[in-house]
Amino acid sequence: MFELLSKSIKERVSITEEELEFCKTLFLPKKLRKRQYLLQEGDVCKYTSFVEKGMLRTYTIDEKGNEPILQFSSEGWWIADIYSFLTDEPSHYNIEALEDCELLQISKPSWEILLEKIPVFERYFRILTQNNLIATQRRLMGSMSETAEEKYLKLIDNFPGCIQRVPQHMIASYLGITRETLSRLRSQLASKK
Amino acid sequence: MFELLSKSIKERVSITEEELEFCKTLFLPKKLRKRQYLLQEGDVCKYTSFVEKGMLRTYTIDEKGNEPILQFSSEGWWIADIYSFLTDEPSHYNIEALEDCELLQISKPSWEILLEKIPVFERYFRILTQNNLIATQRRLMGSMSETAEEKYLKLIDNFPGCIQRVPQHMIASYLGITRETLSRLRSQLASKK
DNA sequence: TCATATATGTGACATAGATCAATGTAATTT
DNA sequence: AAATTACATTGATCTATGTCACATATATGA
Repeated sequence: MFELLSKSIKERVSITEEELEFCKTLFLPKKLRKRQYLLQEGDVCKYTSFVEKGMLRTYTIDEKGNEPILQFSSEGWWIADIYSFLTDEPSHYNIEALEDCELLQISKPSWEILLEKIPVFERYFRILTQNNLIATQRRLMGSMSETAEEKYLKLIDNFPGCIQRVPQHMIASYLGITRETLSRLRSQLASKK
Repeated sequence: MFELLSKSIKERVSITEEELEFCKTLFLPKKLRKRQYLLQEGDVCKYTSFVEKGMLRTYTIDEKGNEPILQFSSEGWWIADIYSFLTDEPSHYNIEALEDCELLQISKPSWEILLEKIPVFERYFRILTQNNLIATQRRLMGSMSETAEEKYLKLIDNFPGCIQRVPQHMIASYLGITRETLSRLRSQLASKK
């Protein structure tokens, strides 16, 4: 149940077995069926969750009806609206299970206890957040200067698994293009080579 | 000399005066003239820097000759290519002073000492990185779904100072649009109201 | 103070990608 | 197995923004 989480922690910081055991007591397991929501726009994000199994998407809906996707999260990744989680403000994001999921959730009070009692978790979350920031910065720069085709090819490179597990129109929403454009793009690529 | 940095730290974490004094010993002051580079593509980012005075931009140059800007950094902000800083890989970014600047730099070895001797700095950098991530995520979502006009108006809202201090074509590069589009946009807005 | 570089504005035209609409195809649900 | 819903493809057209070219400010440094 905690295999992936333990691995994620041990890969990044040194921690004793007792600390790890204490840490585990702060999490609640949570199962979601496909299409269930972990968070809906307007609600406060009460938990940050670690994905042990399954795949989710974080997205918004804007006035024009676009649904840009901020992120896909599969096994081994954390998921939350950190702004809402940290500030207790209502979230602008939706988080939806794309497959049946098994999560480990930690509430904000428990998270604060964790940081206080085992300060090495400050380091763990600092490292995770840094890596997330680096990836998000890259995506932002790409989103400003790359063509639809370049973005798609890069995604295939970076997350080959994603293409298999996620419906095509969501890939399009992640890339910031329409499903029609992605469909045409793919048939071009297929005929080219 | 350390006014802003001390303020930035004290606002986010609790720290003793001795700790703060020790911290100060790890920084090197650095002055840059307008147009000087703090980092050039291909070099390893050896320092992370705190801006006491002035304004800088972080940008890349892609094959098509675009120069998308990742970020403007003025007083009170940190600046570095964190990927290069953390991995010692050559950077893909350029960091250029847009005004005469006064910085406080910390090298990676000193930064590691800082984190080790005063663990509360893990927390400080975790918080900074989280806030940066939240802002970058918002910009990414906007970049995928907003029009040029929406992006520009939002920027005015979020960084009114920026518009005054930064040439217009760089604002355009930050928004991911051409200088011509921004120029037309502005004259429309001006005539509208 | 001139001379050169840097920055902005505007017109004519091109284009990547969006939009709208229709059709086909696979998955789920009953 | 039929019915419903979700997903993908393809064509015709539209549009926001890019590109290119040139004119005009405005800085800046000798």
